[in-house]
Amino acid sequence: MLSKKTKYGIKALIYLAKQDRNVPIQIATISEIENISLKFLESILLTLRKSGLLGSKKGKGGGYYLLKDPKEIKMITVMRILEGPIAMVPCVSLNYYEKCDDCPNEGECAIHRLMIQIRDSNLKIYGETSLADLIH
Amino acid sequence: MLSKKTKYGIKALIYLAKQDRNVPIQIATISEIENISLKFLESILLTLRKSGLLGSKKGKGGGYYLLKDPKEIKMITVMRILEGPIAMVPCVSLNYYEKCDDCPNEGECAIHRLMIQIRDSNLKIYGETSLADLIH
DNA sequence: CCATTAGTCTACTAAGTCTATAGAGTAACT
DNA sequence: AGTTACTCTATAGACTTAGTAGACTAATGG
Repeated sequence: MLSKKTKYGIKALIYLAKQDRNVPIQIATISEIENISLKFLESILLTLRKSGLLGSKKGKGGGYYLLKDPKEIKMITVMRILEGPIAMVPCVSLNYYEKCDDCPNEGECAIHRLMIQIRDSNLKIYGETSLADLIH
Repeated sequence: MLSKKTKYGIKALIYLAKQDRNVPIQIATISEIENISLKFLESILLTLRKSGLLGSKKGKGGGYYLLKDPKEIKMITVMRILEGPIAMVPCVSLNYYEKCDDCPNEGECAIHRLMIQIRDSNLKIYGETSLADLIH
């Protein structure tokens, strides 16, 4: 299941992508329009800022804005930041690889092979889809 | 993430698929060989039996056995029983559809469209892979 | 028909994650 | 100086996951 964090994060990114990139948008605005708890959204946008997707400006006229062109922001990046590894099992994760403690031989593990297929197909979709693609 | 329940369940099914279908295998045997907590495996196999994948026999010489040929058991069936819906969002689930409470218009929801793609590609893989395929 | 074997079923608990909230702090603008 | 708006830490309630305990039931063999 997709977490609300990810869902809200993507909605916020889409909202920002529709705006003029030079004008910061306040958290409260996104919160109201997208129907997301203000405080929850705060922490999500902070995560996205720390990951380099968003920039922020404090004080009056402040808010969040995209740092890159929506075409340059791939969903694979967004998913990894918000949802974590794409792989369903740590032993097939490219970025967070971990050996399964219950699996003696990875090369012979049927689940391993199946989950590599799933990972690759999802990786392809998320890698080919940009934020800009989601808007149209 | 794939739950341990699903992982253990698939391992047990694979183990059973390798055996003679007419000879019941005891839970304890699978538990030891596959390194799975006995009581946990008990409940998993019970689920698989209630879903019609496994048959069981009580008493001496009893145990679990596959009801169908491994070629006939598709991973889509197994995943749905053990892991639940394939879809990452209820609003794109074929079997457990639910409207998102925060989404005013499904047709215009970008997340909806993206998640349909993910669902379909996973559906394809799970639907084309049988238990027999996992063994080889 | 009784002892043994092995699956069935209900209940419970510990740990972890998810969602959300509260509140104090900091930077920027007018 | 005052207001606006992001920053950061801490916390709490609900829910899920993984695993445990124990009593019960059905089948088999002697």
